[in-house]
Amino acid sequence: MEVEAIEMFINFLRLIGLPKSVGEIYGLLFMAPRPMAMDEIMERLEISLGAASQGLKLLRSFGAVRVVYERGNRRDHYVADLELSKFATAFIKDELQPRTQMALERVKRMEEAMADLPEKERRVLRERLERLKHWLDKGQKILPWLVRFMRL
Amino acid sequence: MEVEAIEMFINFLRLIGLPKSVGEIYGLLFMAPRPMAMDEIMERLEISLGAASQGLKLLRSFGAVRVVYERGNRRDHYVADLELSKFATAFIKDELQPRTQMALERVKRMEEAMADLPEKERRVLRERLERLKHWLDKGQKILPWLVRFMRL
DNA sequence: CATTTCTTTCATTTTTTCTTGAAGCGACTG
DNA sequence: CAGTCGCTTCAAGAAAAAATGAAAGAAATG
Repeated sequence: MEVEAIEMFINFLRLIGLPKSVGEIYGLLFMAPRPMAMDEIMERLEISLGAASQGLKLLRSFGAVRVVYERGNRRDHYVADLELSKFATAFIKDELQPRTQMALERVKRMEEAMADLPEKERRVLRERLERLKHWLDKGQKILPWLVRFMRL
Repeated sequence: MEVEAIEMFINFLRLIGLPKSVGEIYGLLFMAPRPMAMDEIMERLEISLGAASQGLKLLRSFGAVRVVYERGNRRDHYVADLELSKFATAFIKDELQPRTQMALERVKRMEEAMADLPEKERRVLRERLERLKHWLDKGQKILPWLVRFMRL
């Protein structure tokens, strides 16, 4: 049951390059009926202190997990933020967009370097770079739209 | 120049979980003014026979690379298919869609298992599973649309 | 303000993923 | 058809990524 959810999140989050432990933590919190402290999480998942700490840090940075203060308790307690789009948004913002940006710069540089190339090759190459650029532009346009769409 | 393109593709393809060597091969072919044989590719990139063979096989399976026959030459020669959407499409079809499907099945199973749970927990959980399902449905709807969009 | 409690950080170890190259298969060649 | 060539496969090795846990850092407590 809980395991089922955990496996599911491991699977999805792995897809966007997150380690297993992060998927486990989020899955556990997603199913948890009440806030959990780090040591409960460690124990439940049988993961190390370091993995728990780092995983929670990362999830916090996405806004996928929030700290909830429990009075009379020194430990931080965590709850899952149910807005799943946060993962997709973080992926787009942290991975896709920077790479697209960087790729466009590369294309520009390549177009400049193209000058000293035999006419024939240059023609072929120009077409390819155009196509690449076109695709990157398209990507850049659709990404913000996608982000909005996912937030419903 | 060529290196620039290769690095770019390594970067992007790594994002969808493809190994470095695959990015290198595609990048090289993308910039190549004429079809290349496997041994030229190996030599140019300084990769092994195995990596070249496996990488090309994978790229062929995506349709990202095509074999071109050169008469009077026993070797297969490869050219890059410029339709970059093929990577995204393959990623969606091979990774995203199956996982979404599987996740929906998991949710169904979880909903059934929910029956024997204390009332209070059940209420909280039901809401979460609803949300999850909603998100998965949304994903399933947008994916085919995305595939079409990318093909222009 | 010393002590205890909890968290973060990071060098090391473990696990996973990728690459290598030798063995083997089939197809062309002379 | 024997020989060569080109390619695929896969066990072993190398490289990269993730997990561990001890040490150090904050923050609350008494």
